[in-house]
Amino acid sequence: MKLTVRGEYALRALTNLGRRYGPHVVRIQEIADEEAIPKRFLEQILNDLRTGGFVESRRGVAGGYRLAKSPERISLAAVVRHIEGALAPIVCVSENFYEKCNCPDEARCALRSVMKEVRDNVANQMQKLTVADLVQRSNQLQAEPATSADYFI
Amino acid sequence: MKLTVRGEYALRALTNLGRRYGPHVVRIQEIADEEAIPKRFLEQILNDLRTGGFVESRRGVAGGYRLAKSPERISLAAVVRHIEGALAPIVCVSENFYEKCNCPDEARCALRSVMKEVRDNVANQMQKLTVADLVQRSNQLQAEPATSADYFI
DNA sequence: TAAAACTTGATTGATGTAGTCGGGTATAGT
DNA sequence: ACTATACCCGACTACATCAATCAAGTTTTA
Repeated sequence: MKLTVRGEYALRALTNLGRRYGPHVVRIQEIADEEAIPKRFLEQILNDLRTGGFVESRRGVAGGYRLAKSPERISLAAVVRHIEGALAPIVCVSENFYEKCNCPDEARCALRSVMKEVRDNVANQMQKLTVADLVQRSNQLQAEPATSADYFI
Repeated sequence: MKLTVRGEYALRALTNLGRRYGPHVVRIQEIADEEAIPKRFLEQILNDLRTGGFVESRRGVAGGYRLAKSPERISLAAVVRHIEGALAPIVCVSENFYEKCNCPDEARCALRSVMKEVRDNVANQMQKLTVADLVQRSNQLQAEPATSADYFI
């Protein structure tokens, strides 16, 4: 599993929305500023998250985004799958994005067999992790004393 | 961690050499035929594995490649790191290929903190797996009837 | 000495990534 | 109704990586 910048932004945006989870919506510009993400790029990503059912939007002057379900019901596995595709290190061991690989005999491919275990390991871990965990972790890290000179508001 | 075709070929070639581990050397063409890998591409990859210390070569007419150390001393983690780079899903949590990411405060980035755990999980698993495991698994799969792998739970 | 086989560097076509750009459409407030 | 604001949508671009391929070496054995 490789996380591109796109997926990283998606998870950071969801964490941001998770911290403010509630009935109100948040403007793209606001998220973009706080997370240091290019606004037009973030638009694209949030729109993608909307079609995936992770967030919902409201248009017009008082528009913005909010989570479509509670943070603990959004697993990192689901988000990454939607944004990036397969969790598996090779597509031929992917449950959701399987493609045939070019080894002579797939059923007897030792590498495939071993990589399937790595895939299961990662998938299990990512399935258990949710946006709620990211929010909680974020709060913990905020509460801790700042290390050295990197203070910010 | 994402495995490219290059990395897949590297591991398959090492498994092939692991199955015949001994003092003698194996021709590139032979490995290429058995593993269905383009010869010129495999040359490149084996050369790369040589500079990484995983295989050694003998030039000339009776030349070829063999493992530079015993199969159980070659971990998949080391091979993938050499061929593909970072095992980590994001470079900012990589032990060996660290690069700064663009989140506002890295020390307090919740995503980074969580992804570090995913990285450690994958790294530990890959560190324990060796070419010897691939060889053993390969032998097991060869011994089993072909259908058994397909109906595995 | 010739042929086999490894060695090295350059090149290429395809694909993916990280954005940017230019417009569209819905909606709250006046 | 008008308009400013903010989401919506598709096309486009510059750049990097990937999977090879090609050309031209060097080394070694028969």
